[in-house]
Amino acid sequence: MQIIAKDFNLRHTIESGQPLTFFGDYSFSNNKTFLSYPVEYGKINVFGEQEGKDCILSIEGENYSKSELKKEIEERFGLKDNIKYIYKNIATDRFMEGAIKKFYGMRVTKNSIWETTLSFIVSQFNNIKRIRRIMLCLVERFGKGSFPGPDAIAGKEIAVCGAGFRSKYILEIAKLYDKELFDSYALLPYEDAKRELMHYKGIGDKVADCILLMGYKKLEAFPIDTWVKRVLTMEYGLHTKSIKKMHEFAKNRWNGFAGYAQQYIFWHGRSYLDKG
DNA sequence: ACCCAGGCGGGCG
DNA sequence: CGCCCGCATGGG
Repeated sequence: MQIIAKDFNLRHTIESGQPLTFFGDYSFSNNKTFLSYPVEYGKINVFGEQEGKDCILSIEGENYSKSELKKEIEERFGLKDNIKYIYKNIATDRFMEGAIKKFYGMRVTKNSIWETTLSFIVSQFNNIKRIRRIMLCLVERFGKGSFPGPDAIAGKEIAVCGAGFRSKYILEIAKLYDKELFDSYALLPYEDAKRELMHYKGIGDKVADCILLMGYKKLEAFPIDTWVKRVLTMEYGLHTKSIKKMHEFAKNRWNGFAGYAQQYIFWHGRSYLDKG
């Protein structure tokens, strides 16, 4: 099946440190991108051919009807997000304009709530390469090629995947995870959903915001990590160590699209403050 | 050898 | 509330 996705860049989207980068297989060459990611039953393969601002997607997925597959892709990659409207609302300074120009078409993805929860518990105090290695191990060892559900992980000997101190958080959330309950958080306002998530060990302020942004697709969520802190200080002149003040700043400046702003701050800031 | 990583929990003042 | 520390392990 084919979809022509306007103002969408598959490569930027999957390279930008979002869950698909953690557990999907991908490769790039020139303007072509390939991605294969595990779903509950089997895999979905996506071929993307970039033509300027647009991307021609060819998609394969066993056990999916054509309409189901289309819906999965549109939701997973945020193709229904009104990206031009979002850009218009957040591109109010040079830094953000530059970030959008450089990574035009990068979307905030929406992965399953469980995938996102597990991914970002693994992400804490960690680096992207190792996050990926750990996630791939969990998928291979416990998911048999598909993404492992909570039951496939709970009570298992997961130390082999090298998650270190995060293993105890993984095992606990796998044991406690109640799909209906977590699904119901989607109905709560952002602040309330965040408070609920933070009751679980291993989910703090930043991980909760990541889950809310990339699992629940609550676009007002603003995950604050080391890179975001650096950019807020160096580019936005916000000299504070208070996470609370940073959230207030983001809310006032980007309002309901702080999550999109954050994804561009994170990825652009990381690539140019770091060196690459 | 050394420092850092898309932080968090727990303890303290 | 703010601050400080330890944390498992691998990448650079």
